[in-house]
Amino acid sequence: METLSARHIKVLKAVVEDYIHSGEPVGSRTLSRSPHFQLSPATLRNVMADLEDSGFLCQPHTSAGRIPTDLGFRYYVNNLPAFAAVSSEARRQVRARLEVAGGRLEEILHDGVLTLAQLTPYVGVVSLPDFRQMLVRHIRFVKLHERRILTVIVSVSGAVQNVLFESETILSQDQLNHFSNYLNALLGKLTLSGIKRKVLQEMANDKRGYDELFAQVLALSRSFFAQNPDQQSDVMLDGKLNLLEHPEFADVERMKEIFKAFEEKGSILKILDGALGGEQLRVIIGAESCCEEMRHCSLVTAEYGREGRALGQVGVIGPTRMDYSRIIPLVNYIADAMSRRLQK
Amino acid sequence: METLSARHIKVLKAVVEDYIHSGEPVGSRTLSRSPHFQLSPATLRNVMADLEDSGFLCQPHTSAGRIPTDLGFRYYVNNLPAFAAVSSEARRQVRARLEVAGGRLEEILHDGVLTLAQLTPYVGVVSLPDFRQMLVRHIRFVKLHERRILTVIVSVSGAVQNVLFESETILSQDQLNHFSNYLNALLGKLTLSGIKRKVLQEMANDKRGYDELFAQVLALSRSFFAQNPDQQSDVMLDGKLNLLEHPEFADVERMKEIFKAFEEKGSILKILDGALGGEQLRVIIGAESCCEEMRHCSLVTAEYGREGRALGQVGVIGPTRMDYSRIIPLVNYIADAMSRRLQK
DNA sequence: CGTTGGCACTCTTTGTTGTTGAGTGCCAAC
DNA sequence: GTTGGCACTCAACAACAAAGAGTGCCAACG
Repeated sequence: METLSARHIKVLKAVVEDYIHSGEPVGSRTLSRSPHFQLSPATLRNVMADLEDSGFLCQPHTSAGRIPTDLGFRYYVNNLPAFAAVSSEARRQVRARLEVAGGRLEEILHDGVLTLAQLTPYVGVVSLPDFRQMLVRHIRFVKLHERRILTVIVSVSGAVQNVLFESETILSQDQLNHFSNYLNALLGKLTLSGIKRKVLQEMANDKRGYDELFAQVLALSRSFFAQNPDQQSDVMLDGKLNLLEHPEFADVERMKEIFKAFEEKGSILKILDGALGGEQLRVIIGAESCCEEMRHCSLVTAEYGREGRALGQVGVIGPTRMDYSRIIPLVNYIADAMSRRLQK
Repeated sequence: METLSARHIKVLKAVVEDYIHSGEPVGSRTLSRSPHFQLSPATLRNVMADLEDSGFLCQPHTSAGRIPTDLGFRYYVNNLPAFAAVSSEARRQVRARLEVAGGRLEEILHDGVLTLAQLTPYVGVVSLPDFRQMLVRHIRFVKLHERRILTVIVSVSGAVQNVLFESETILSQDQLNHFSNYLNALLGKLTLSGIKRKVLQEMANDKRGYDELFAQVLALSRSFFAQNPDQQSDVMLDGKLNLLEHPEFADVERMKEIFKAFEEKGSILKILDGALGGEQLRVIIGAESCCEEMRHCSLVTAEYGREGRALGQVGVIGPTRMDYSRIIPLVNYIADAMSRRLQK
């Protein structure tokens, strides 16, 4: 990628912005009519041809205008940030939905994607934290029937998880309360996997007297972990229908493709959490996601978290022709609001 | 609707079945080639014209074959049940996924729709029971922080519900255990709404001594019910993508329409639970659902439940051109399997 | 009277063929 | 370096023709 002259950059920017707003390939004539250019179409054609050679623009076919390539959008996003301020309407909605008191983690995340889906014509998306990596605040066992036990796990960030399992022996609710208390005292700030390790370790160290209790705690945790494989980790989507309004998804085949990615979720999760702990805000354009089904989509995501600890990513999925200048600040704003609410 | 001759019925049946399998309008010529008819196209044309007059068939346009109307499908479903046995492959899958031990209600329902989505080219759907109407087996309060309390409610059928709320006063975990025990003893077989009534009533009757406790239980339940409006009741869908494979949804507009209904869920829930407690199995064809967006879809649903008590409906949504003879027994079979699993 | 073949008619589908218009690349001139 | 001119390309659209499937109606047949 050779270095671009100021004029090249100005033209690239104009093409990208025009295309973002019109959705149509933009030609030299349209561009020259813009008050920003005092140049003839012919001159602009030369510049655009250069930009095409460098890989920033392309033509859907000869005799159509140019549209930006992924690379063109990338250059635009990296270098030409004329970010729009978050609109007052958006602020109002965020205030109404996200700047309220507490709630379970899941509710907060849901409010986040919902807000994004309503404020943008794209899909709101959020990755749920991997439960096994979350710090546990509370564990409680509830006896349901005979050996059937319900475990309620609450993370420090307010995620609640219920797991049903069968214990090896029959225990009374009192015994279970006992275990709960024992574990909660032990807890400190541990992840689920940490707890498992700790229980095993305590048992090895400190055999005297507690044998019975330990054996049972161990048996409990064993059946618990056995019946609760790593599943978890998930994404939440909202506003899938928004995408249908965009001309680029009028084609049924393309639509099917992207909806398939939505249904499976796995690939989206991989994209989202792939770079968790990296930069605060990320823009992934088209093929950059390395996900075949998502090659016509862009993602704008930001980390949300609690006490400096990243929990997941929240953002939007839309066509590569996305209104980045508006969306990037908005996603940032909402991620912030979510993190603040999680703090409470 | 005049009465139909045996021949009329035979022709109607043939048209419906051919259309179900081909998806194309069926003409007199195609029909006469079938070994079941020794009649010439002309004769069949006469019969088909009669059926059109009676409203069982219609033509997309002149010079196309006939396709069944909603009424035609209705007659077919009501009177011509050559139900296919549930395939061994289907039985195998149901066994693998649904004839296992226990699980939370939500997991069971999820397994149900998943199985339907995999065994049919349609959308699996299930309505979650209205939590407020469910019999409660267990209530547990967990103190999270200061006045923040997590309530875990388990219904007899294994549904688990978590609600986070702020109590009016600060309570210790011991006090909360106390309340939990008190409520659980009170429980018997009550619904959530029943519990509320009962708490109020007990308080009125039996003031002596318990005043303090009652006041707090009442305050608790008041904040609980205040912060937990009737929301609940929901539907779960799986296999939406299956629909995209059907030619009738190749049109983007039509697709948008039906996906909109899926996203909102409310209308689907209304259709599903509208007739809860009616017949065991229901077939709703096209416009019969009285839901504008669903007029090109049919539903086949069956009740699932526990101990004779209907909890909700499970079934599939597909185009009106649905393979009823295979789907009806399958939905029945799966509803049964779910109910059996719930019993355990 | 039910059944059948014949026939004219309708209407979708498909393919062909211009025509239009937007946009390009290149070149010579300013 | 910039510009106007010009020939060229190509998608989109419309008009038209031909093919094919299917119909309704009618007269004739057993």
